[in-house]
Amino acid sequence: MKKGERRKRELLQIAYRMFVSKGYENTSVDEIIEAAGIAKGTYYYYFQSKEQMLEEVIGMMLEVEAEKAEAVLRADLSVPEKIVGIIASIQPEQQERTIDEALHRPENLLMHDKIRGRLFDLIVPILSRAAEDGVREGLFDCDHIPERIRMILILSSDLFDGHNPYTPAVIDVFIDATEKILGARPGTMGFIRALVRAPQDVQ
Amino acid sequence: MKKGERRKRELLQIAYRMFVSKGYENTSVDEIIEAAGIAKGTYYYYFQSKEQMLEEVIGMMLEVEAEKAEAVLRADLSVPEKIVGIIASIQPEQQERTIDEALHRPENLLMHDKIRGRLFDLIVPILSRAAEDGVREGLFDCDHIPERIRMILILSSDLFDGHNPYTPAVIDVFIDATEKILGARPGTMGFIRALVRAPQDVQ
DNA sequence: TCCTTTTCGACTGTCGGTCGGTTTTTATTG
DNA sequence: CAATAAAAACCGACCGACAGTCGAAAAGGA
Repeated sequence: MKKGERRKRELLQIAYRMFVSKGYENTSVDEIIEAAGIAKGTYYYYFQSKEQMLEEVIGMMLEVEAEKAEAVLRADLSVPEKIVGIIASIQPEQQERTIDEALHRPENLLMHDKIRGRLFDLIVPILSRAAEDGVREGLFDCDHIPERIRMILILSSDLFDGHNPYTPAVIDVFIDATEKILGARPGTMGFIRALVRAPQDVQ
Repeated sequence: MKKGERRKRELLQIAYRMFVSKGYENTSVDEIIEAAGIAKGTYYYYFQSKEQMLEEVIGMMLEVEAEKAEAVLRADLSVPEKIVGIIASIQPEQQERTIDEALHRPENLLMHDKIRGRLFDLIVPILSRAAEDGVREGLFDCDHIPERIRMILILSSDLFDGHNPYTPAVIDVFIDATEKILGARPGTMGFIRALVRAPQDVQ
């Protein structure tokens, strides 16, 4: 019962690295089992299919980020600081920049989409709790917070996902839209600029 | 020189029907050539790859919708009517409902994504021109219209794309967000409700 | 006739997934 | 502490489906 768990984790780790570096579609099961030094049968003893393995790899990735985001929520910070922190916590680390890059390659659409969906389900409740604090403090003024948070995330993931460059106008309009969606005073969400600019600068 | 063009169109038509009914990923080149009664080599005489064929099929689909949308723009209608008309014109026809259905199946992510991108590039300028009329009439009050229109389209395509059911709250918030993004008075965009409800009712 | 366009279909390589059987571990007894 | 039965882990040859290739053969026009 112990050995199986370890092996499975090992396989997930190997696959994770390969999916990130070469892309999900471009990584064959044969390559995974060769890297792991196991036979085809063993692979399918642990995973029902390649796609089901992808789900588990994604789950593993998101576990870490969820933990970080919740830690930020619990910390003693202002509402804007929390929002910045939560969003930053789900951004790929410096050394994991390749993940992000890989995800935007067309051959990884499926993986990208799955991660996106699960990341949203994970992060919407957390960000919503921060936003609710914002409403209590009078920073924001709106109802249906989770729905609004989700919309903001949809917009940002589409606008700032790297594969189409965004103009300053897009950033301005996005900040304006964010403030209005949440019922905040103009300028309140200006801190978004720092979040959105950062990845672009590296390039 | 004539025969080739005709054959190519015929193949695109056949593929279009099959992609729509069975999905792009689930339609094999072998099935297409069997339906067309041609050999493998002939297929690859006309198309460099299956994916390149998909591009052409999509192009064919969008030509029709672009024409309809521009006709609405030229028509003598009020700004809200034009917006409704343009959006309606890119919505799948009654008898083509299966397209929409097919597009949302996970196996058609690639096709869905490609259509989405190209549809946006096509429809954003057209809708923007309608919105500019709206600004001139005092109905809307904002700058950077194309960017704002694009954001609204991003939101609607994500929220109302069928695979996740939307609550009344989502519709309310979307309408509210739309009005605020365009700087319209509350209630101005209430007509969206009809557009968004319709597909759901049929089901 | 000669040249171009169009058509053919056998073939290739890769891939995800299956299957029957073998080895290793673990739990259970005498 | 063996002996053994049952369960867990592992193996790799094999399969069918698939996108794409290629050299050669018709068809058509000048």
